[in-house]
Order: sequence, then C-alpha cells, then structure tokens
Amino acid sequence: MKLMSTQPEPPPPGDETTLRLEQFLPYRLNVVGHFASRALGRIYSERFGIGIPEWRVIAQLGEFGKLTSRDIGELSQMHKTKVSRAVSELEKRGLTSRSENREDRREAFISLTPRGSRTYAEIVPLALAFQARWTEGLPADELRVFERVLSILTERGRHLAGGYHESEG
Amino acid sequence: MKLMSTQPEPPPPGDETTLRLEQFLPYRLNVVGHFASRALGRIYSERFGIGIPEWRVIAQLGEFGKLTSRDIGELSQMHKTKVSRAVSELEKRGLTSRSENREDRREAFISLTPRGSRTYAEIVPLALAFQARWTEGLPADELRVFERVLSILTERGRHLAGGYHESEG
DNA sequence: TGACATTAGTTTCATCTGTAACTAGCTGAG
DNA sequence: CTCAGCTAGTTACAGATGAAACTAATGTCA
Repeated sequence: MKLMSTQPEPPPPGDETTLRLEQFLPYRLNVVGHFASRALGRIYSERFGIGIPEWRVIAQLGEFGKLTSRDIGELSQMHKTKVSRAVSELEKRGLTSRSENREDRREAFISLTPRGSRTYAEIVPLALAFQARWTEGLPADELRVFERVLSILTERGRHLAGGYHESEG
Repeated sequence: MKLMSTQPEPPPPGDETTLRLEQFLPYRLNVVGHFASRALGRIYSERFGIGIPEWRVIAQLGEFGKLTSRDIGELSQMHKTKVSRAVSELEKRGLTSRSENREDRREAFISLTPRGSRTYAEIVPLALAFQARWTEGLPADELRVFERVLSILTERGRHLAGGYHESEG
C-alpha cells in the first residue's frame, strides 16, 4: 500500500487529540471477530450449507439437548428474530425438530434430529481443530491471561452495550 | 434463565465430541466485538449522526490527513463498497471533501473539511474515554499480554479468513 | 501504438439484520 | 373470573451489507 498521506505528523503517543484506529480496542476486537466469523462461516457453509446463526443453534442443542428458542437466544447471544429464522431454516433442512410444551403452549422445545446430531458430531471436531490451529504455539499462560481479560471485557461490554442479545460467530 | 435442558451430561472437559460455545474463541471474539460496536455505535449515532463505517473513515483521515478510498479501506479493514458509501455519506454531511488526483484520475483524495476536523476533535476524546473506561482497573501487564495475543490472533485470522478487507468497530 | 489486463470506485441486486408491530398464550391483582 | 399486562415467538419492513457487474482510467507488453 502506497500511502498518499502527508499533512499530520505522527501523533505523539498518549495524547488526547489523536487516536490510532489500529490500536483502538473496539475496532480491533471487531476486526478479529469478523475474521473468525468469515473463516468459520466458510467452513460451515461450504461443508454443511448452514450459516453462523444456524451453527450456534446446533452448538447449543448439542451441548444442552433440548431448549426453547428463548434459551437458545440467551445462551448464544442472538436476537430472538435471528434465532427464530435459524431454527426455521434448520427445521426445513431436517436438522432440528420442535415439540410443543404442554405446560406453556407459547413456547416449544427444539432438539436435534438424528441427522442434526450427526451434523453436530461432524462439525465439532472441525470447529475445535480450527480453534486449535488458530491458537497453536501460543504459550498456555498467555492464553489464560488472554481469556481472562476477554471475559472481563465481554462482561463489561455487555453492560456498556446496554444488555440484550446479539452478535455473530 | 430457567434452562429446559436435561439429556446430555455436562461434557467432560477436553473431549473431542462436545464443544462449549461459551468457551469457543471465535464465538467469544465475535460477541465482544459486537458489544463494542453496539456501545460505540450508539455514541456515534446519538451524538454525531454517523455510523461505524463513517467513524472509521473519519478516524483514518484524522490520523493520516489525506487518503484515497482504497487506502481507507486497507487501513480500516473495510470492504470498498462500504468505504464508498461511508465517504458519500460523509460528503453529503459536509464532513469530508474530495479532490481529484491529476496523476491518476481513477482515484480521488479524501480529506476532512474544517467541520469534519471539528467532529473528529470531538469524537476522539469520547472514544478514548470509552476505551479507558472499558479497560479500567485491568493490570497493565495483563493488558499488554492481551493485546499481544490479540495481534497474533488477528494476523492469523486475516489469513484463515482468506485476506481481503472487512469488518465493523 | 494498440489491445488486453488491472485497478479505483460505483451501482445493482440478493441477502441478512434489527426494530417494531403483531399473534397467541400465560399470570396476577382485584 | 376477568382483564390488563407480560412473555414466546413470528412477521413485516426498512436499512445495512457483500458479491458481482460495471465504468472509467492506467499499465503493460508486443
């Protein structure tokens, strides 16, 4: 990249009037998250014909077995409309099924069909391998610190963002 | 949240057949990135009437002074169509202006108008304060490790995702 | 010089997303 | 019992997004 830039001096570090976007945390977190989604999304769509919201639903059902849409949304940080559409799509493809809750007929339990379970069993190793490859060679203690800080930032972010569900990955 | 779950046992840690989404790195990075975008996006839109792509353009112009759309895209990891639209929007609002490059009439230099510079000067302290508040109280050395690992993951992610620009924050 | 490939940037189009409005069903105060 | 308010989930709508097609200009190679 040949930069056309000229005018401003390289801003002195730590001042209050300039910001280096490439060091700005919200930006960086978004970029890395987007890379993750793109890379994984490609795997999911190429090999299984599903998207990331559908993957999240499958992942939660594989982990917890039987959930309402509401629970899925809360667990996977997705908006209810996104969950609704993902579940419809999965049902259309025969990967999940719905069973009414007789005690509360507003909600329904979603669970994986045998075919859905097979898909889950196929995806999980790929996802884990992807993660392993991504973090390969990083010192375990640094990774632990990273994850700890990430948890804190996520929790604070949840509040700074004003609650509710939503995202992608 | 009252979980409806039952069937599967809590999976033994470190096995290869189950995945805990809430510990899955791509998912986590995406969630935190989304929180960041939402929180910042609210500030930008409420106080300045712009979105995140527009913010990124302003940030780069504030930092580098005069750039082509191509450079902006590369620097801020945005798709060229997103840059194109963001620049149009900013121009419409009088925050940036365009000057043709006589040596290569395909491209144009974008720069902040005086009004754009004022907006930049207003946003930067808010953005920095946001970041400061977000990372407040975290030990400096842990934050350094975090940023170091983040850089590595970002760089690897860029390749895993297969190059190109794109994202949000 | 002249054609073919390449690049900057825009536009078109199909898709995805969230907000808001809506339906259906539950709950609790009176 | 009942009605107002709440919750689960869907749908309609409007805005954002990226891939692909397109325009205009430059580069290249014979």
